[in-house]
Amino acid sequence: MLYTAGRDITHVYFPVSGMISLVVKMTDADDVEATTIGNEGLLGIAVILGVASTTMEALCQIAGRALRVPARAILEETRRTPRVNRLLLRYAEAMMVQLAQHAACNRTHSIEQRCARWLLMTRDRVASDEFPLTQQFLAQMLGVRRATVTTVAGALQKAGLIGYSRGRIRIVDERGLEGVACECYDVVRRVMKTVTA
Amino acid sequence: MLYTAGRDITHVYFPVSGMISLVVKMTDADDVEATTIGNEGLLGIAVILGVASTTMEALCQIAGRALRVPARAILEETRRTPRVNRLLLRYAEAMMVQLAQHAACNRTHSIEQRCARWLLMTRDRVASDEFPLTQQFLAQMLGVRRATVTTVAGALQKAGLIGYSRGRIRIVDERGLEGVACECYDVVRRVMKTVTA
DNA sequence: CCGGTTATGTACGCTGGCGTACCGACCGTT
DNA sequence: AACGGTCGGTACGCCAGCGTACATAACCGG
Repeated sequence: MLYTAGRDITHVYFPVSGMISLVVKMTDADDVEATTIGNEGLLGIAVILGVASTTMEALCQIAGRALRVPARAILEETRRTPRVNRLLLRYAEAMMVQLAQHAACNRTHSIEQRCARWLLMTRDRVASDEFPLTQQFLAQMLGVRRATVTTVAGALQKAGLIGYSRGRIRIVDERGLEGVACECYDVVRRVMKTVTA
Repeated sequence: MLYTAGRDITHVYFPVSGMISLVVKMTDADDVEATTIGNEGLLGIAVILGVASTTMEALCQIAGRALRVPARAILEETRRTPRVNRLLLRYAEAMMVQLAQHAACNRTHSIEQRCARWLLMTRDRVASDEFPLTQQFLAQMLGVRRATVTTVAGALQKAGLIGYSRGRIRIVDERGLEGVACECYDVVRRVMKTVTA
């Protein structure tokens, strides 16, 4: 747990490996993942936008290393180096697109599509075909029942796209999985590329 | 239609009245509204973040007046006036929270809840209890069938919360409607207040 | 007043995902 | 070797919302 909703942001994090989830707390339902952050971005963009506190929760979903920078330091750096400032602002815009896509995705795509998408994005971020992930966890991220994940994951496994075993998942056929995933995977990936370009 | 996906942004818009929808284009499904913009904000925040082109479509949903400012002019203004810059960046952050909330909302809340929320938000933005809105339109915004809207709207009308007649809707019992709406209404409203504060 | 057009109401069968529950498999511990 | 804990598989009834289709009602121009 990196950020708790409502607290001040003391540090921003630049993930090197692993993955962070941004989670919206709901009082009348289970929490929902709003987006994920990997080595392409940073956690704590609000600081750069001049907002000191978080509205969402941030969880370290898949363990990894990250550069932890004091909020004050990054702010000074943006003031000092226009290039850094521009880059971070561009990232903020990309984040908005990503969030919007996620909203649309949640409205229209099936669990199977979203599940495939999530796995692919995670794969890209941890830069490995295999990573630790229980179905319970995945269910929370997708905002569905654990049983539903079991069914969907079972189907993907039967189709030879992924492998599963007690908290470890392995992506076997990336291309095949891309076929199952919704377009949102490509959309988000492309947007993120324009930031680093 | 104010922005078309992929085009360059020539002007930003500060709505005075009326309402603008940000819409995510989907190739494999109907388009989905990602968020709405009213007099509390502006359309074209990407410009301030240093991105010249749009990823989403922007539609004028409910007719109204807006200040139309050339992209170059607003950029110069942010450079010249730090206060303006800070304000706009804070708005960008609020927008992100709003988008995230929308994503979560789409995942968890019922049509009835989201419908009530949408009506309330629109009411706030047009600053009037009555405004033009066909069920067809509302259905597109919520990303559901027109028939579903009819059912839900019928229920709300029967409960004495709203009034309907051929493309005009009237909010009768605001409080009651708030009771039906999901928490997202309050969350977003509160976040937007922190921007102007 | 008529006919076309737009907006709303309603019906019916279908299905994806839900809530809940139970069971078996595997795993580290004692 | 038995045991409690975690993880995954499966079942069953349920319901919100879907796709489709058709019917009514209000409005508008001629």
